[in-house]
Amino acid sequence: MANGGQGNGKMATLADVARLAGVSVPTASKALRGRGQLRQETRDRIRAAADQLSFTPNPLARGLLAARSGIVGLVTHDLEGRFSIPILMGAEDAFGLDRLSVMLSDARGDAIREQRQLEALVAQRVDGIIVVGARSDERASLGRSLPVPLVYAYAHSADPTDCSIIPNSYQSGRLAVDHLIACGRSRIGVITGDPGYGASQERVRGALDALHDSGLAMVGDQALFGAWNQDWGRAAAAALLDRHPDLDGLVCGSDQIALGVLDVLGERGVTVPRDISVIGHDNWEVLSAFSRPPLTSIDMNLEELGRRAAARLVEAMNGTPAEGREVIAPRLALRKSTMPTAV
Amino acid sequence: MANGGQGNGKMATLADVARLAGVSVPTASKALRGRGQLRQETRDRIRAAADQLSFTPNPLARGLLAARSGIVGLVTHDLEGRFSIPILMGAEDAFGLDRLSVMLSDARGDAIREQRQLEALVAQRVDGIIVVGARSDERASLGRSLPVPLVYAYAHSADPTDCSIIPNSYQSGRLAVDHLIACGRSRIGVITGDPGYGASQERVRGALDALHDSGLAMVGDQALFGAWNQDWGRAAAAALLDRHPDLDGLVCGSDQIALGVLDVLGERGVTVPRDISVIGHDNWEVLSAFSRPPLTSIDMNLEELGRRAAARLVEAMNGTPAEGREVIAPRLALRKSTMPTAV
DNA sequence: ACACTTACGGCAATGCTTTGCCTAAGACTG
DNA sequence: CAGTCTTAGGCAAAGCATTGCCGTAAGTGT
Repeated sequence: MANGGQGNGKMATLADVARLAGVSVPTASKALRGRGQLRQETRDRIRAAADQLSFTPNPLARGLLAARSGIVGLVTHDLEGRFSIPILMGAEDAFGLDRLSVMLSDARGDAIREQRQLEALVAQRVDGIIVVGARSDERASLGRSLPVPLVYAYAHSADPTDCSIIPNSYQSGRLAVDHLIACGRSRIGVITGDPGYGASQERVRGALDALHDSGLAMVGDQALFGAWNQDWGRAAAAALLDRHPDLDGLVCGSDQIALGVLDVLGERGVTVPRDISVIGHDNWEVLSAFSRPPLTSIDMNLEELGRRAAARLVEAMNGTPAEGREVIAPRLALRKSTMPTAV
Repeated sequence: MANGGQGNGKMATLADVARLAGVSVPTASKALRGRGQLRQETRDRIRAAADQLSFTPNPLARGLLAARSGIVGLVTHDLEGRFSIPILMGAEDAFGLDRLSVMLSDARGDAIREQRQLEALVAQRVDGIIVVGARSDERASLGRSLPVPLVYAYAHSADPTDCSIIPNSYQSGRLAVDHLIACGRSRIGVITGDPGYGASQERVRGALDALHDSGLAMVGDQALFGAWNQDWGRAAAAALLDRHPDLDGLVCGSDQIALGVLDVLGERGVTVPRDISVIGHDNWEVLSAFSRPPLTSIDMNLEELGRRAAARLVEAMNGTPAEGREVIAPRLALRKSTMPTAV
């Protein structure tokens, strides 16, 4: 009744296994854990008994003794958005290797809620926590008051002695521009999102440096900042094209912006990629893979970021915490929107 | 060292509280849990000691005794996709009310992986499990062999005695058509996705019924099945318009399809919503809110679905399991693409 | 045949909280 | 003043797995 009418009742305990195998409880434990001095025959018998009862050690009891729960907490701020998910998947993947379970909670961008979630996780005796930021930007440090190690992902802590894993936005900007140049473009403009985001500033900086290194100037001299969505992409593209009809390459701060840009180019009879190469950021497949033409995009490698954050947290949990920021290199997701020689 | 150099060492135990308050451990427990016969003054003193040490009971010890971990498992199949996330958020929300923690694992659509994840969750002694399907369709039952209650969300179990919470696809189809009719449309076509999805069939059935109830026929006599993406939306819209230029309303099986449809309509100089009202499904904001014009869409109320699934699971965990399928009513997310009278 | 070594496996304790039962002290009544 | 009732709080056990230590039986050597 207590289990809701489902299932086959209580789970087997080590005592059940020991009884079935005709040994004491500690002996059974040793057999299954490969410790102690036991005859092979005894080990096999206990092993068989455990299998027969499909015994799995109770992690509560084990955790109680080891003072480790085997659970890590993951606090996210942007579950609805596109960034948390790949990070989360990468992290879950990596934790799986260490047989750690992931406890998820979403703070919805609210600092109070975050505090509560953290307390709840600590109360649950998680062994470590990853905090995934809503945006790739600096955030306040949570300090050293928590009794477990902490790794910041996507958003980095303001305290440089905290451990943060972040995307390399500067490199993203460079990569985008270098790719356009490699495609034979030389009159390159940049349309990006909210100037209040560190990511947009960094990407623009990277783009400018890449242009400079190739002896080029940015068309319009500066990037157009606005919002992260299609509407701004349309507006900015229209404005930029009006002033610079000779544009032949466009870096967009997000795939959403790029989609708006493609709309306007299509309307004006500018063929992509023949006349202009367009590259987006984020590589959000549902947008980039099905636009017309499919959109080349910079992928932040968020899954790798999540994996790395998990790896760093595991290290910290094992007593060797890392300090400082680690950046994850972006990668190019090549599609048709940038390849002038493509069909 | 064991905690990675962070934090302030070990957490307080009940023994610490008891010592500080000058009572025995069981007395401290009773005071904090409101049990037993204690003087008010004693209670207060223990409470104060607990606060001072910021004591929280160790859930491992508590769970060991109660044979309840306070953790529920959530197995998902489509974390990358758009459907799991709102369900997950709704569920997490609802579980929070019962002070249950959510342990997440993603099976990536792989049955073997799913089996492993379930075993891992059971090994973790979760008190219940929600399985979120990748598509709103029937799936094989996992049977009654698990020792904890199970609720299926989004995809329903083939076994009608399992508990499943699913979106009402039939109602979605009806709602879409009824809305178009309410907007004064009468020559309505349907473009939807993969015919192998139960959801597309159900929605079409609902649409047909709604048309029939209003004495209308579907333009083209039958829905166009294809894929869930923009490409198919473009192709199908072109074909449908060629054959039926008098079309004045279009139900799309997904927002992605609708976006492709809007592309073609724009190209052909058909103005939305003046000439044709277009309605999508899924209400995926990043697509629907920023299309031109913004897209009216049917929202499956997935967050509510998640909440409901969580509520059912909690009931089952408390000994009153629900049986059968429960459907969640969809809701209209009204935007400009359907309102002929709008600016 | 006796002493000694080795191998095997059991005992007890630990980790933390909760609950049922019991006792000691204080209050009240005859 | 003695005896009973009440009240406050302590004791012990349970829940499960793990580990160090110890005892015992078998086996070996002289």
